[in-house]
Amino acid sequence: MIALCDVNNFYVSCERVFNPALENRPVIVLSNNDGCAVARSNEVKDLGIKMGAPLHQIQDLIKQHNIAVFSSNYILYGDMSHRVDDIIALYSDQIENYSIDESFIRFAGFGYLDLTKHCQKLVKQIQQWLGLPVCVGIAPSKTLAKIANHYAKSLKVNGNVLELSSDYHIKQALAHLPVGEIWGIGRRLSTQLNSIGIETALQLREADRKTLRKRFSVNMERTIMELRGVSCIEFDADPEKKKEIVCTRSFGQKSSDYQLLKEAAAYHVSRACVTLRQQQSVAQCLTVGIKTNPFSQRDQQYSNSITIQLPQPSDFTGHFLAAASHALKRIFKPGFQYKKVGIMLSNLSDIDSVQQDLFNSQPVSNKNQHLMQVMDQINDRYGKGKLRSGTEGFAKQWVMRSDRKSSEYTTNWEQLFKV
DNA sequence: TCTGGGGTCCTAGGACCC
DNA sequence: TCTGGGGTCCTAGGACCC
Repeated sequence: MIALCDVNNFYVSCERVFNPALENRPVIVLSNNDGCAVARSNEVKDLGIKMGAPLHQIQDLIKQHNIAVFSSNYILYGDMSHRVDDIIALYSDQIENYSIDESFIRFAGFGYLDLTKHCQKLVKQIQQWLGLPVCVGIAPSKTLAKIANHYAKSLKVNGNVLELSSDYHIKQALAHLPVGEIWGIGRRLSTQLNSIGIETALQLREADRKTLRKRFSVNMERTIMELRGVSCIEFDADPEKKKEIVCTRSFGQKSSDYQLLKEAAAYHVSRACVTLRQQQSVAQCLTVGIKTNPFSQRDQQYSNSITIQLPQPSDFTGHFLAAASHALKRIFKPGFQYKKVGIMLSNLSDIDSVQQDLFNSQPVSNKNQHLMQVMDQINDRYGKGKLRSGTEGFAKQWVMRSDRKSSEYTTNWEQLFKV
C-alpha cells in the first residue's frame, strides 16, 4: 500500500503556525513578485477565488472580506517542509518527497500493522509538533492514493486518514469523481475524454486501455491501470539529480536597461551554478531568455531566447557568465520594456563521468575549481551572495516585489518569534 | 499600475546506421 | 517491371505536476 501525506493549504498553514490570529480568517499567500494567489485558506476557496488569481483582480474581495495577504516566504516553507519530512521518516523508511508539501510513503513489509491507525498517529504527531494540518490517503497505487487523499481532505473524518483498499470502496470513490480530478489528467485530456463520453474516473477505469493508449499515450494506459489498483508509476525514494536547472524572475518593475538585464542574468547564472555544484554535476548548455510583459496591452511585445553550447561541460560560474553575456547581446533589442529574464542550464552530466574533448582535455582548471569551492563555502557560512561576481552589480534594481512577507521564524536568529 | 517559478515525461518525425 | 527490414538518436512541441 502507498500513502500520500499532504499538508492542507501548506503555505497558508505555515503562516498560521506563527500567527494564530489567522485561524478561521481567510488567508492568501501570493506568488513571487506579489503577483498571484498561489495558496488559499478554505475560507478563501469558498469565496470562489481561484488558484492563480492575479492579486489586482481580487482587491475588492480582499477588502470586502478582510482577507489576510502574504508574500511568499520560501525560506519558512522550505524549513517547515523539512520538519514534516523528519516526522514522516519516523513512520516508514520508504519515502518519496514528491513536492514541498506532499510525500508518498510506502509500507512494504508493514502487513502486520493497521495502516489507518498508523497514519492517524502520524497526522496527530505532525499537528502536535508543528501545528500543521495534514491529510493522508492510503491505496494500492499512487493515483488511487491521491484520490484517497482528496476524499480525506473533503470529508475530514476518521482523523484525516482515508484508506481505499476494497474494490467496492474504490469504485464508490471513482464513481463520484470527475475525470479531470485524476492525477495526470489535466485540462486538455479531460476535455478530450469528455468528448468521447468519459466523464467520471470510474468510466475511465472501465474503458478499454489499449484503445485509449493508441489515442493518447502510454501514460493514459498507466493511469487506467493505476485506477484498477495496479501500481504502474514507480515509487522513487531516491530521485536522480536534476536534468535541468532553471532560474527566472520577473522584475519588480519593467525596464529597458541592458545593464539591468545583464546583472539579473548574471545573478540567475550564479544561483544556478551553485545548485549545479551542489549536486555534483556539470552542464554543457546555457539558455538565456528575455521577455516583455505579455499581459500589457500597450507595450510592444518581444520575447526571445538563445541556447549556447559550451566547448566542454563545466561547473565554473565564470564560463556561464561569459556565455550569458554573449547570449544576451545577441537577443537584446533596445526600446522594449522588459519584465523578465531567465536562464537554464541543460545537458547536465555527472561531474566524474564527463566525456572530454579528444584534443583539448582541460575542462575546468584547478584554480577555478578552488575558487568556486572557496566561494561556496564562504557563502554557505556567511550568507548567500556574500561573495559574488561583479557582473551581478550592486544596485539590484530588478528585485521582485515582496511587500508582505512574514519573518523567517525558524531559521534566522534575528527573526525568531517574540513572546 | 498590478498577472510566478520550477520541473518531468512522452511522441512524432527527421536523420542516420547496417 | 521489379526497390527491405530493423534499429538508434535527437529535437521540438505538447501535456502534465506542484
